[in-house]
Amino acid sequence: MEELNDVALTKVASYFRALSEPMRLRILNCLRDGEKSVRQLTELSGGGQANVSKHLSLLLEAGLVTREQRGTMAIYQIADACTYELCDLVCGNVAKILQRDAELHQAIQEAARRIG
Amino acid sequence: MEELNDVALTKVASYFRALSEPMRLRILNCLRDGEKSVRQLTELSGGGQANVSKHLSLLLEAGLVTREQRGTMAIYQIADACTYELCDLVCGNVAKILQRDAELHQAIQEAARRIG
DNA sequence: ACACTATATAACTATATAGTAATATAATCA
DNA sequence: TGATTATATTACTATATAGTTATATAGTGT
Repeated sequence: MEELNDVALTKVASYFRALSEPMRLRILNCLRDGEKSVRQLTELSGGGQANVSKHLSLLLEAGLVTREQRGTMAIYQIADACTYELCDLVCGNVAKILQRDAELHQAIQEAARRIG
Repeated sequence: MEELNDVALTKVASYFRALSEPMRLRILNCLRDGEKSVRQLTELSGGGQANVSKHLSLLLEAGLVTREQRGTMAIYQIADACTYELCDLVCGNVAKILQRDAELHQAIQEAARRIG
């Protein structure tokens, strides 16, 4: 993020965008313990086959997963374990944000109690 | 990302979505060296005032920046330096992906050369 | 060739949102 | 009060995309 030409910026934004859908995060999470077929991912994620397939295409395009054809099956796996590092970091940040919100909420309620 | 109820998943996805627009990344990058007013951010980012203001609202809502009213001005700053850690991690991943693509591209060209 | 299975794609609807122009809100100062 | 400045918001257009249904593609085994 030091030299910020538009192309690099767009790439980074696309990477984040790939991670910005609950269903895709669910799919990625299903891949934590190893490669899976589309069928397996469809069952595990609880989504429709076409939808899961589309999300996988997007993840593949973004470079987050790899694809291997094995017979009639398409086997997907995480391209880089580092992706989970990222997700976990964000989980930490989200936890912080939720805590900040909770504290704010509490402070507001406290203030309201003193006034009312 | 261990226990994945829908609410947490949606929060994490929202966090990533906040980082998924080039203009917002540009704004965040402008805040690297300290707090800035909307006007400053508008000038630095090269965007329109209304658009920058909307992006800042979204970043504020997502908990990525904080806002402080100072006279007529609104001063924004990064909520958590950890955000840049995230961006830098992604930059690293994007670099890897671009390299993989480049290698693939090269391999394809090499193969094409042998055939043709 | 035919049936079967697995995956991808096309067509569609509904929704979200980026950008813009115009306007509203609010603080400051003459 | 009125003018000025700074920011937020509204209304709008254009675009992207999530999800669904139906269909196409492709490999496997009979």
